[in-house]
Amino acid sequence: METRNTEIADLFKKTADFLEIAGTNPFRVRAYRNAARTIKSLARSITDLLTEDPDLTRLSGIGKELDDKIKEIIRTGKLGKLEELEERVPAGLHRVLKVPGLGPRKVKALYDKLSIRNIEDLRREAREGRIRELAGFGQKTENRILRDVDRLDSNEKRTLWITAENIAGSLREHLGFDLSNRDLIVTGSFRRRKETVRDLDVLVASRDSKAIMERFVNFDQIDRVLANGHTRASILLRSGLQVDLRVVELSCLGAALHYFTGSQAHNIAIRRLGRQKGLKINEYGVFKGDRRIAGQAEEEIFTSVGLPYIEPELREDSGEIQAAREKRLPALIALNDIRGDLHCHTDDSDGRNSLEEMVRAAETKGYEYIAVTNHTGSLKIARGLKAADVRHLIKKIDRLNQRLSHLVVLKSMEVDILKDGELDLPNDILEELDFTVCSIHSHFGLSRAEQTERILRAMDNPYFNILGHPTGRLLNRRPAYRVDLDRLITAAAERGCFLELNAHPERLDIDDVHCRSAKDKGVRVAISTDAHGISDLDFMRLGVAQARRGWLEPQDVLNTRGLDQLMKLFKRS
DNA sequence: GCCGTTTTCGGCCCGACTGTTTTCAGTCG
Repeated sequence: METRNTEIADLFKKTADFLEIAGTNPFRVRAYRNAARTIKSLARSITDLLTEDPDLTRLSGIGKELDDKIKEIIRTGKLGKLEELEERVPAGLHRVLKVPGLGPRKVKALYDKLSIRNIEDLRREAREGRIRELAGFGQKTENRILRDVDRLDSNEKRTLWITAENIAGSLREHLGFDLSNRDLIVTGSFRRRKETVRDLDVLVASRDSKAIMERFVNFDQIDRVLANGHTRASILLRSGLQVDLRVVELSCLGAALHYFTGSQAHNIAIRRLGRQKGLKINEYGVFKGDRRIAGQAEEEIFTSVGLPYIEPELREDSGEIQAAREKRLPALIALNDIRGDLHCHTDDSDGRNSLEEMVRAAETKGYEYIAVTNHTGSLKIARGLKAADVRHLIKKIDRLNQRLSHLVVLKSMEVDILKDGELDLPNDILEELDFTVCSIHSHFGLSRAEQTERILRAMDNPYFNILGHPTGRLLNRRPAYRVDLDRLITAAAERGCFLELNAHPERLDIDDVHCRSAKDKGVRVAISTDAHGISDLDFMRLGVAQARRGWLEPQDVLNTRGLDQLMKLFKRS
């Protein structure tokens, strides 16, 4: 499914960029971008939706024209409109648009006046001093182009959420706020809990913006200052992360919090609702004419447009506003709904802590159960266990369980799915386990069809319970292997299997879109840490955050269940 | 190009900051 939806979204995004350079009406450009976002965040494949109802104008932001264009892409794999644009606008300008400070108007001017058609042209003209001669350009712009033109790729780098959290902690310390002080809030995609962030949006409520700004631009991790105004400043850190600071008065904090949390699309949708009610909404508050009627608390923004409060994780304009209006917002899962961890390693395979240490850590968390899921034999690099070792470990866990009073250690394994879809342990051993997590650790290069068949075959084994880290991606390091996840979710629903949401900060696998997809098809998700040491058990909060982005409620999640119910769910038949 | 409890045409979120300008366009979020 991903390919089709992503393909359509990418073509629309690209069309928007080219239309922008061509100088089209900006609202038309926005229509393409909105449609791209809508399609990308769909929980189901477009082709699926089409078989149910050929009219796609029921999707928000898709009208008659774009409905036709989607069908054109599905039919031909191409978009005529884009090809037509590419004849008028050089393809290389797409990349020139990525240079910070160069928007569509400036790019068009560079093309019209200096015939700049790509990054190489841009670099040459800047070096030769011709850009500063243009009307509307100057020395500073030229210098900036020369500085930034060679690091476009690092601009596109995104920072892991957990890394951003660390940086935010250092910044908070530097600015002199203690962690419990509610007056420094990290907003933006960080607050929406996106798995990676491009920048950090920091909001401070204070009267004394000058002192804070001054300290901010002297942060020790800084590479350079990008902007520095009265209430707003931006810095680039050496790590490549951009940090934007905004200082507002306490009386505006709620409105500013809503505004800076975004997403931009969500804000636009909320402000449009405001306009329909004759209100103006900005970062300072909600206004009726000149009179400010709300803005101190974030809830007031929603109340003013007649909606209940919407959690930050849902604010992507992907159906949350309609759900709010119809009073069917999900009651999102929270960390304290979690009753155990279903994927942990010990030093019996590649973990850093012993079984006893992991169990004690789980007890400290107040868990009712923890599953020990070591690797199986074919994964030699992780010192995977052979059948005899597994039997030995099972006995060890049985003995341990007799001593424990508040917590049960579940006997499990992270079973390798072999190339042919066989599981890496014989069924007579699998039968002795409480359940299994089955994962792919090899042959990532199979074709989409082969990889899908491989996993489907594994799922046919009656002892297959949870599909571990279903796409195998490592954020910023390794793309997902090619697989038809939509089909796997359907298959899991049919067979009574489950999907893991691996909470490791580099995995967060499955993503938010597929959480929604699983929920829609009635497949429950196990939020698991894949801990290789006691400190990793804390990754659970990241998994829960991702689940919230995926609209999951406690009942959609496997490990919110008590032990008895959990064991019943693991019995396939 | 989308959209409609005021609309099928005429709107479309809103403001800060920079650089290039002498009052503002372009970019960004």
